[in-house]
Amino acid sequence: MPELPEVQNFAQALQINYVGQSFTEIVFHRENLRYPFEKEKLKKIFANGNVFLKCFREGKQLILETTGGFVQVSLGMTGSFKEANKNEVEKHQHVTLNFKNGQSLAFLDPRRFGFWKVRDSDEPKKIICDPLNQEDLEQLFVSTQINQKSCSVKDMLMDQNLIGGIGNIYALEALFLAGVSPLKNCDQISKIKWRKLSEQIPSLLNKAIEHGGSSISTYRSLNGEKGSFQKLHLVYGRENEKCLKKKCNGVILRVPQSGRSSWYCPLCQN
DNA sequence: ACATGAGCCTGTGGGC
DNA sequence: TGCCCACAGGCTCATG
Repeated sequence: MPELPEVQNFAQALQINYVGQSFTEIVFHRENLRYPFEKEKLKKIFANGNVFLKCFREGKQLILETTGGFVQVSLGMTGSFKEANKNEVEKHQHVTLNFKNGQSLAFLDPRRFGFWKVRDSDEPKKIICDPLNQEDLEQLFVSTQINQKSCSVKDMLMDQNLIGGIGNIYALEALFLAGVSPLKNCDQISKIKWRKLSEQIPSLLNKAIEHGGSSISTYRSLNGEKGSFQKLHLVYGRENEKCLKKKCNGVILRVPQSGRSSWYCPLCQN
């Protein structure tokens, strides 16, 4: 559920509210999330006196930089940050970061699909296309690596090795806006449609960021607010409802695709 | 080399 | 009202 807009919102919120502060300690409330915590390494990164230098997004990952090193936080499906309540540890609160100024930041993740991974600062970053950058997308989509690919356009959009940050919801919304069927193979898509996709993706994601992200059920921003973008979904989750494109009489279909659901209008997406 | 599918998890909601 | 089960989907690894 956290896709690029949700992760972006957390990165901004942490940057504004916590960067510049000194840590006192990191506290673990269990031994693992998706993987066991690298406790000793993490304790060094968030050791007493270390300073929170920076927080930014890389694809769907959050990168936390302190004077002690780098940590990659993956939110998985249900990961989130919020100001911790000093008097109690919440049910799904797995990590707490304490600060010298008395602030306290909790990491929650009910389904525990997320993970914290220590990253060496000199580790080369994977080169991925930024979906907020229209020129990046245009370049990617004209490459033979993409437009001669035999997989579906939806699977391609969600491939994190190619584009960093698009998941099921925004892939389907972008395909709807561009009038492209999610089932279509990459090698069957016209130049005009590629162009439309590269235009729609950044504008869609920026709009979602402005609205605080999508919320299927449990997404909350740092201050506990639900995002409102889910109200603006045009196809996602709208099985059997009318297509919202003007002059289109189609009805939204749901089909299984690569182990998850795809929604699309069979009339205006082709 | 690539593509596909299982598995990890729990909260939610529809159906009976 | 309450129980059951399908489903949600990011990411990695095993298999075809």
